[in-house]
Amino acid sequence: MPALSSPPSAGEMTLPRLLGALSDPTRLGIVRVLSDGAERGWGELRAPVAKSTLSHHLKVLREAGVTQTRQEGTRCFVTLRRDSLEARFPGLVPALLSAAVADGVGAHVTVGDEDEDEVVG
Amino acid sequence: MPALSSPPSAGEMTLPRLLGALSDPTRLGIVRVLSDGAERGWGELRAPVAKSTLSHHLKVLREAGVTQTRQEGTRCFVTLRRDSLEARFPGLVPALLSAAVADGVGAHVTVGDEDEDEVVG
DNA sequence: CCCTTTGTTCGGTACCTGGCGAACATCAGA
DNA sequence: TCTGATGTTCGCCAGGTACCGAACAAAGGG
Repeated sequence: MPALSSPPSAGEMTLPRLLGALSDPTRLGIVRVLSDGAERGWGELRAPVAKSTLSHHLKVLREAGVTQTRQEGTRCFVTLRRDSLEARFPGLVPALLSAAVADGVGAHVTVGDEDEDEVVG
Repeated sequence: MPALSSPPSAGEMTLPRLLGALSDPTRLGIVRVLSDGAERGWGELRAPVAKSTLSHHLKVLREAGVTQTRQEGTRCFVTLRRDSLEARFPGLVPALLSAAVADGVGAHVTVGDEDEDEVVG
């Protein structure tokens, strides 16, 4: 795939941008999935949107400084940039995550095995 | 002026809505101004936008459950709904406010005396 | 009863956002 | 080298947002 056009760039981490990035339920869900600090494969993410849309969401998160993407061959692996976030906005992301979990926001985003289709039922 | 069309309605307080409301620098500035808990007069708010735009921002904040507006005669007074926010999203708003202050976001919104025009530096 | 004040609403504009499918670029494998 | 897998990018569309000035509604003051 084409090279990632937008490197994370720490200087671009502004509060309005972060909040804008996290004001979408699907993106909040992605952050929830990544919140345990583990690296997740792109194809492992399960969200009820088209591939292009998911790519878009991941780009927004990346450009807001929320996530970091590593490329390995033809695959991508995503991680939450917890340290940078905590350094720049202390306590914000944890509070955000507990609120999201408590409210059930973003629960439609999950992780699944690579070649596994949408779970029905 | 017309009656407030949209009462605060506690059930409408969702996380994405809150984040969307606070993803705008001007609205973050309004929240900063109100963050000391004091009630502020509408006309006391100083923001570099038109009256109609300021009204719009206050409406967004009100509908997101962030603020409360009281009408007294022909004037309005605005307060931050700190308790409801803290109850529903513990620690979130304080973290948000410290981050905003640290980053200087929303500093263009201030309070001034009633009949005082734009302060020109 | 008019007229001012105060904030809301309306109409309009320009831009941004989320959604999709299709096309593309890149890497790995046959 | 051709083929498949993997994400990204490209239109495109529908809807939302920020912004303004102007028109409006409501309450008070002359």
